[in-house]
Amino acid sequence: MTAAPAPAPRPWLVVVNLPVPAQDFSAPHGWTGETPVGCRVLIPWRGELVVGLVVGETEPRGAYRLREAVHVLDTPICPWVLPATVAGVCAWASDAHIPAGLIWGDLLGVGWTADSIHTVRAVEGADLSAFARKAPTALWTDAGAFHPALLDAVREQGLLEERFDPRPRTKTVIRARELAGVPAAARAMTALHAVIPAPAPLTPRQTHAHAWLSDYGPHDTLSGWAKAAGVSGSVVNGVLNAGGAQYVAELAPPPPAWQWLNEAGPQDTLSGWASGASADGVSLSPTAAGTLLARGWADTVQVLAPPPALPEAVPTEVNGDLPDRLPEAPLWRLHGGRAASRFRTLAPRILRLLGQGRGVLVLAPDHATLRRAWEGLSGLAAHAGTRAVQLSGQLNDIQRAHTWELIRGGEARLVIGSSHALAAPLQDPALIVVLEEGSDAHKLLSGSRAFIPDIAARVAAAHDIPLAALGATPAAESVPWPGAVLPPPRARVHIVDYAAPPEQPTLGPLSGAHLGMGDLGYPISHDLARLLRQVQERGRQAALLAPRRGYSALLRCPNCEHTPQCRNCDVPLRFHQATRQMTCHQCGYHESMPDRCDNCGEQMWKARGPGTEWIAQEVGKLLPGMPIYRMDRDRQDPLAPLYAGEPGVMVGTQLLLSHDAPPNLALIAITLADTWLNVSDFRASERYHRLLRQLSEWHPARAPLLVVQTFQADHPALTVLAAGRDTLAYPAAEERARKDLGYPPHARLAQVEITAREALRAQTAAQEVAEALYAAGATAQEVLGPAPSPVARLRGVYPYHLFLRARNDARLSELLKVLDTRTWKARVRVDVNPRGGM
DNA sequence: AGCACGCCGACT
DNA sequence: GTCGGCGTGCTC
Repeated sequence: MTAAPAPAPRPWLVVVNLPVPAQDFSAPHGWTGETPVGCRVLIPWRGELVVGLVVGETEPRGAYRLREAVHVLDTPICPWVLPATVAGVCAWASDAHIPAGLIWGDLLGVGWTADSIHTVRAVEGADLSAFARKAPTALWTDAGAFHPALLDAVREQGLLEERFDPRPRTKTVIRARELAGVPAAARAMTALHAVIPAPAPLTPRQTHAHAWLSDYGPHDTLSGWAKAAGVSGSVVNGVLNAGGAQYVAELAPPPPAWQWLNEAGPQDTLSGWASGASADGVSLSPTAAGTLLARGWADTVQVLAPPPALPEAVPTEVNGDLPDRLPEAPLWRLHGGRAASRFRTLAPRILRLLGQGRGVLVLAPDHATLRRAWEGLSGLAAHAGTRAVQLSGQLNDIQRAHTWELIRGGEARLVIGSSHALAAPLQDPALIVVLEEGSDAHKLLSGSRAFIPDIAARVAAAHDIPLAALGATPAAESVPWPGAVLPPPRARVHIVDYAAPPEQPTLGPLSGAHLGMGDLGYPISHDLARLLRQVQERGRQAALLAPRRGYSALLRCPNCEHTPQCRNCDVPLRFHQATRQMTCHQCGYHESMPDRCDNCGEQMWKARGPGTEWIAQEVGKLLPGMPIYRMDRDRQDPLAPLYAGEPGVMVGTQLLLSHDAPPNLALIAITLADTWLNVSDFRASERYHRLLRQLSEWHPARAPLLVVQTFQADHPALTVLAAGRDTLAYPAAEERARKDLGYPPHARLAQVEITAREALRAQTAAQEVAEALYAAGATAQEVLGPAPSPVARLRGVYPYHLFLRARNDARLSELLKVLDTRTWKARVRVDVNPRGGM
């Protein structure tokens, strides 16, 4: 009878926090179980131990001798990331041809360092002294005592035994010592005591001093005694010499600072002790506290650190009978209304799922949306007997790690967060909600360039749970999903049409167009100026949205039309009046404002394209005495007076929307809407419409008048709002238009970016990539370009762009595979589902 | 990402 | 001669 040959153990696929694909490792020595997908492991990496995440297993490869994983940090019963989440994220990474480590580095903000006590010893009978003078012996020793490269060499020989024990989370505090424990030296003091009777006769003054000491003593110094007794120093000296007083060693009473510490309890720092004591009237400097510590009045001890403070849930009233009218489908949506009404509509569904003991994940694109979601939803958890946690970059490492453990342990089942929350190990998840699914802020700008809703959809599918989109207005991509729609908030819109001829009869057929915006008032139209004056007269508040920060989009020579350009990028430099600087908003390059035109020597400049500085200046001229608050990347004025209800005008960029609307807001104006439309991007009008909807729901109760100054007054993204059409009117039309144009959701796009320091090299490589794609069967419909990027030179490099347009994810993945077939002579990067700039 | 390696032009 | 810029390859 022959035993079936044991199948060769399958190597594990492990990702590290580096932009490289998953690597193969064999299981740790003696590992018997299944591959622990979703668990963290310690692996040898370039001579050191690093943390990796097990994402799967692979085929054994013959020739290559794999390194063994050293230690598994989590148990498969309680993994760091749920295996289904691992599967969903890896499926996205594989289709997008993004190295797995890149996306995991973006999604896991916590857990990449192992906090263990690492001890090592030589395996029994091994003599490691040949490796190095200082090598592990048969005794367990802290691994820090040896060079990592030495340990790695010994480990590779299989001669090292290692132990990893969890390190208790402690902190050091300063604690008052028990009086009995204070060293005698610290308490030793000598005091002058009267000797009674005096052994020798004393002079009258000496007798007086002696009597004083016996009545009011003891005293610690001679001079102090003399002063207190009202005699000169020589008198008390005489008493001492005559034997009428003597120094006696005794225990000093504990100093007041010790008493304070004993009563107030342990302190984190010396200065904390000093300031705490001083606040209670016990004078103590940090140096003096240090001296007391050194003398032994206090000692430092390790105590278990308390859990870090986490954001507190906002209590919510719950109407238990509220019906759940939301769809039951793998993908569904809820749009319209205001943020608060959307969350109220969603509440019954969340309560039901939490009530079943399951988990819900809510993903927000930005801080402002996260804050509103926290206010609207976090209170639900308490009604379902669980806890809500926030998980975003705003938390520090300790808070994030603690939050992760609360989720992993099943204590928190409602998670509201950013991209850092997507892989959170919610036990038994039931629903993923993506807020404002069309927001560009879901796009990670670095690393993987992932669009979070795309990965969220993959993760939801892997868990076989629904994905819901929730926002002011749907993205064209989610229009076809089954959904619920709330009526949009009332929008009062006044459009200033810069393209229309003036209402008054004009002199000739050309003059209307010619006069145009000059006649209507620019950059603040006469209509807007009149409304702003009303706001000031009535003591109300207004917000003006300018298209850019700084003073102007560019400076132009009135004589030769020359415009100062960035040295690194092919864009005009923005003018900032406050600093008199010319700044590139692409790369940050800046120089001082030139005195004269480089080209013709002209000394005057003409500013074009108003920014926040310019608009703020115009408002200042228009409304003398009205407070103006600026809000952009360059300057954020404190808004407290506005929130207290005082009159004022906010002037800012889109950054305005990340703050709450002030209470008396009566007017919102977009000074030039066309900036949102004059972008060569098929999503520009959707973005513009979303901005308008977000502005009209910005104030939680009121409907401030929305003034839009534009050359495209009849753009449907705007007119549907003015006409009071329903939430879906514009997005549905946009979705139909996308179908005709072959854009998402009716196609999947990827941008291939090819960059090199020399334009020619980038261009040649781009051409080669395109040819390789055609050779692999791509059609002219599927490959667009290559073309130089819209900004032909960026930060000194020349990007070339190639667009891939495929009918679905599978075909896109097929096309992207071609990029891996060989290496290119320039840097090639893929951006799946690109946003902004096409 | 980092980091080592190797190639080529600019200098003591 | 070698110093240092920069492109290329590698991490199991």
